[in-house]
Amino acid sequence: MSKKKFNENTNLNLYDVSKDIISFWKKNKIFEKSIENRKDSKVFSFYEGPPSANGLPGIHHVMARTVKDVFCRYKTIKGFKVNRKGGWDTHGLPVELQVEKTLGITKDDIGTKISVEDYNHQCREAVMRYKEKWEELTEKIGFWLDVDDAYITFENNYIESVWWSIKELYKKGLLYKGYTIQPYSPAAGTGLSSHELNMPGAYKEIKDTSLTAQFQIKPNKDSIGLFGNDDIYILAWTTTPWTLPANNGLAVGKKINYVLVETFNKYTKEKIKVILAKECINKFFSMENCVEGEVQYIENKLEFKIIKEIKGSELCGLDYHQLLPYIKIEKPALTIIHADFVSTEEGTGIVHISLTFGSDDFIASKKNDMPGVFVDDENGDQIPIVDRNGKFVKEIKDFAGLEVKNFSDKPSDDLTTDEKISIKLKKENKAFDVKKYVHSYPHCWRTDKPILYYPLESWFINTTKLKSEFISKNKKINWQPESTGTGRFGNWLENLVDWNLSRSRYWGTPLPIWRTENGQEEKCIGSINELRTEVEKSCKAGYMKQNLAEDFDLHRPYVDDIILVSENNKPMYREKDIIDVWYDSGAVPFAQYHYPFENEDFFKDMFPADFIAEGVDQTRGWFFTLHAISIMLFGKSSFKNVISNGLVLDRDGNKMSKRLGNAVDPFETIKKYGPDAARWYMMVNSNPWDNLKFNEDGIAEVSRKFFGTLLNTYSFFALYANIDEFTGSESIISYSKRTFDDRWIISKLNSLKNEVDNSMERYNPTKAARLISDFLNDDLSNWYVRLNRKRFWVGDLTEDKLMAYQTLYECLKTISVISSPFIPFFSERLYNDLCLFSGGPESVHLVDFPESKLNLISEELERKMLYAQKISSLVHSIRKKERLRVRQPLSTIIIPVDSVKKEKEIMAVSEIILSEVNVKKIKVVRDNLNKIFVKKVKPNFKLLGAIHGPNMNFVSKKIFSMSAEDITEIENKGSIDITLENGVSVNILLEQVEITFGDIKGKSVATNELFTIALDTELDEDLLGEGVSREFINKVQNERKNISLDVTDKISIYINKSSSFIFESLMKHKTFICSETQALDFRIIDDIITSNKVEFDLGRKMDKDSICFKISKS
RNA sequence: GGGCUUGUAGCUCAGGUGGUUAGAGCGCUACACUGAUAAUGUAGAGGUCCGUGGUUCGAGUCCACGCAAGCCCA
Repeated sequence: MSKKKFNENTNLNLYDVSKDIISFWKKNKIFEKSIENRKDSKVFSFYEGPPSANGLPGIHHVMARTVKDVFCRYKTIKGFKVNRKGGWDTHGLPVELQVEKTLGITKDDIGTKISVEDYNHQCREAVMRYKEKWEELTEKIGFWLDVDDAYITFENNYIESVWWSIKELYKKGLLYKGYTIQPYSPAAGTGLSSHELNMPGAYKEIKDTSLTAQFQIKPNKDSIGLFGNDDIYILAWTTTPWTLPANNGLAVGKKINYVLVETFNKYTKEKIKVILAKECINKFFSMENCVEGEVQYIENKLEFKIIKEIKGSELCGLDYHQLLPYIKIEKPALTIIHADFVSTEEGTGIVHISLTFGSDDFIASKKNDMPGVFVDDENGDQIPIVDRNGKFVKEIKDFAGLEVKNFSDKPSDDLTTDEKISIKLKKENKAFDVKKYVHSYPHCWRTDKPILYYPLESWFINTTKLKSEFISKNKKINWQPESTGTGRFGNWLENLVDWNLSRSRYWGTPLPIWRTENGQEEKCIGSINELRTEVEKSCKAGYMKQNLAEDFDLHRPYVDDIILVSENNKPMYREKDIIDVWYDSGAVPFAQYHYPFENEDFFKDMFPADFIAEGVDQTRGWFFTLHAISIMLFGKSSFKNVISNGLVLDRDGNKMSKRLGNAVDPFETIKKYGPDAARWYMMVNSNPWDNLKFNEDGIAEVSRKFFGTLLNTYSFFALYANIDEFTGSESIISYSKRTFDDRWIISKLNSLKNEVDNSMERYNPTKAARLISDFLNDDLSNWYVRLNRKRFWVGDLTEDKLMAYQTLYECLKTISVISSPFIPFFSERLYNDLCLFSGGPESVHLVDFPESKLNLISEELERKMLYAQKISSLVHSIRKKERLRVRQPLSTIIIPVDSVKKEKEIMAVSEIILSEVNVKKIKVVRDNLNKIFVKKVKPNFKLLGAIHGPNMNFVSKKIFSMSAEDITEIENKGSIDITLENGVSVNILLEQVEITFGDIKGKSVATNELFTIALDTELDEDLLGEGVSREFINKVQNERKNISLDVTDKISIYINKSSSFIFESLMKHKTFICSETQALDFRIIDDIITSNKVEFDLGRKMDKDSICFKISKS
């Protein structure tokens, strides 16, 4: 026999454990083996959503990375090969802003104070600043990820794959150059980003001219049906009258109520009929001027009459005459449409739409296919009616050349453009109301001049074309939680607009499109080789001096210097934009492997991903771009299962931020509690998709509750296994030979394996973790071990003892494996400690997930044990009420039952109950119960409610008040007739009620949802005597401990001779006492003078008494 | 402003298809146990199930409107 021993070190420092295990993994290349060992297995494909290393990782990254790791580890032990390539997201605005802040520059300084080259160099450095910290966290929390071979989005290989994909989309005709409405500063001649608009001071209070215009409805069948043949004007309000020449539609709300009103135009004094929202009447009229009869024109008093009400939905589809017909516009422009953003809070409840000058307007127009108002420029390109200097084009004859707002510093005491337009409309009976209006309006932070919302050229992906495919393919994705897929993501897809790819920035993947100056010829480049070939041609044409260097950087400014040559020998320049950084990350499925230039087979194995996980804030970010790009390129989404995890908030539910000082440092947390405790807490506390209120106390709690118990249970095992030299490699005793308790816990264990597996398959880690925790605490530790303690320490290694060891050993080993995805370090330690003598894989992460043996699961066994637990609990409860300590044996438990089956099942566990609660026998009774129990009856609401409906109240009242005789009658006859308070007579069947036992006679009765029991609390001398002996044993055991005896030491017991009841009792139970206390002899002497005086309180029958004893090691 | 999620005991969370005493763990209090002992058992206190209306014989659960918190998008 080996001298080796199970590890008995019970020091629970999970951080130290993790450090040991990390070096064990490294030394033995366990991570590598976990993949290599599965070389020929089916692939479980996982994509890492790349973080950006320009900031430090936070505690929420522990959450996100744990979710990923749990499933990768689980799938590994389920027999899959799980490659996990790491990655870094490196481009984008946050990086640029950080660099600008560090250098103290603005975007304007790029190209002047700092070269684009230097700037991009700075970005490249900044974005990897905290790479080491990230790698450290990844290792410390046990997230197995291949960081050495991580993909980096700024590398040429990655960019080349992205370029390839863009060219694919280009070839499919999904790429186009178009307009989008963006904040634009005519004074500065540049577009502004939304973050520039959010700079302090950008919004200013200004006074503008607001105008309510009258749009005349074009009569057609529908309008005549609604209004007859009269001239009808629809009123729309705007704070930007200069946009009216570009009006291309009017929007109403479908559900809003509108009214047709007869009144006068106060400027022309003409009688008119107008439409506006009912709720907006009081903005234009005083209710006292509402008349029933004919409206009269009275100076300074605008009379009106409501003719009829119309729903917004009825107005949709009507046409109207162009208000300022400078430029012809095609149908279906100049139509009334529905738009969600219409409200009645301001204006008339009808919104003037101008595709070219409003973002909402643009989207609403596109949705309804309404063309906008454009003119042709000298190149024949379409441009809006206001030029880039903010001036009207020549086609707007009356106002040509006027600035639509004051963008230059010229002092102007003249009328504003808005006022000039208002005057024209007033004269033409087209203005219903003109007012001054104060509102807050964004200004350019550099020039202090107002901005316009203006169409700027951008490159788009025509995602709306594939909208229905995006939607149908989303339905096949398993979203966890489901609501993110149907709700947030589903709605997003329903309201999809084309994807604006362009960003006018510097640090990003350049758009690989070159154009001739007139825009008539263009080339999209899909690879570095293609670019070289094109440059070669350009060299021949004389536009380039030499071809690209071997290590040519695909970023700006270098790509901007490349001039290509067109088919017609014209020079072509790159479109200056870089692409949306979200495209980079959406390209992960292929770009991480440099597909299609390399790794074609590998890519095919790994596409689509079986599993991804990321924060719910990525819904419109990564989740969308992954979905969209893959569908456009490959016709299917790139992920099958996805967990969108929630946020990590502070303990009070506030967002964590550095500013508030409530951010939690993940490194400190790990050091304090260990990575396993942090991981376990995050998984077990709440579903990953719910927000987590992070509270350190919670980690401390799981440390105690879960890890403490697990370690305790293990060290209990180790202590005795070492004494008995149990190794775990003994030949297995068949389950059929095992004790009831053994078979029960084995049944529970197999149920557990099954349920954990099911929960994990359904991507429900919290459910799985809670199942493991409940099994460990309730079933294994608090019941099996507690009840079977003695088997481990009594006598030699008998078969019974061996069975106990084997049972407990199997439970612990199984827990180590099934919990290993969650707590990779502690489970590794536990597994390796348990496998000290037996063979098997060198790491728990190389073991297969144990299969549930269904033939070992017995519902009957589990039910019986449940009975034992419930009945024991009731007896304890009565003992507590009656102040009867467990050491005092009692005679009888009386349990009423309603079936033979139940009786048998209770009796099958009677031994367990009796020893657990120290009672002599169980009496199951089926008749003549009324002496002890009172029967109670309760209606079955579900059954009776369905039959009696509104009478249910009467029925239930009557049933609750049934007498004992009534209950007997229904039991005997199977039904009873009752008369309700309202006189109706009904027949109640036995199966429509539940008969239970109430606890009336005496207080030594207790009841729960399964049983009602009574306890005979009478004590005779035998019982008392045994109680005395047990009390004595207890005192001896305490004394053994006091004098620090070892658990295996044998003793002698000495007591004073006396003639008391106590002495008699001890003598009677001498043998029992000796065996319980490992005493070799029990001697009676006369002269013990020690402090070991035992006082016995014998309760009602005897007076207090005492006896002196001592023990010695023999 | 729009979409989505969450709201149950002091704290963290369970509560298929509506059914009458709303549960667990932690914490707290009391008692017990003492060969797992920095462990364990039993019991007790503790609830306006976010609010208001509605549907229904019956609502924590279904519907509507709100409130609060959070995320995403304008």
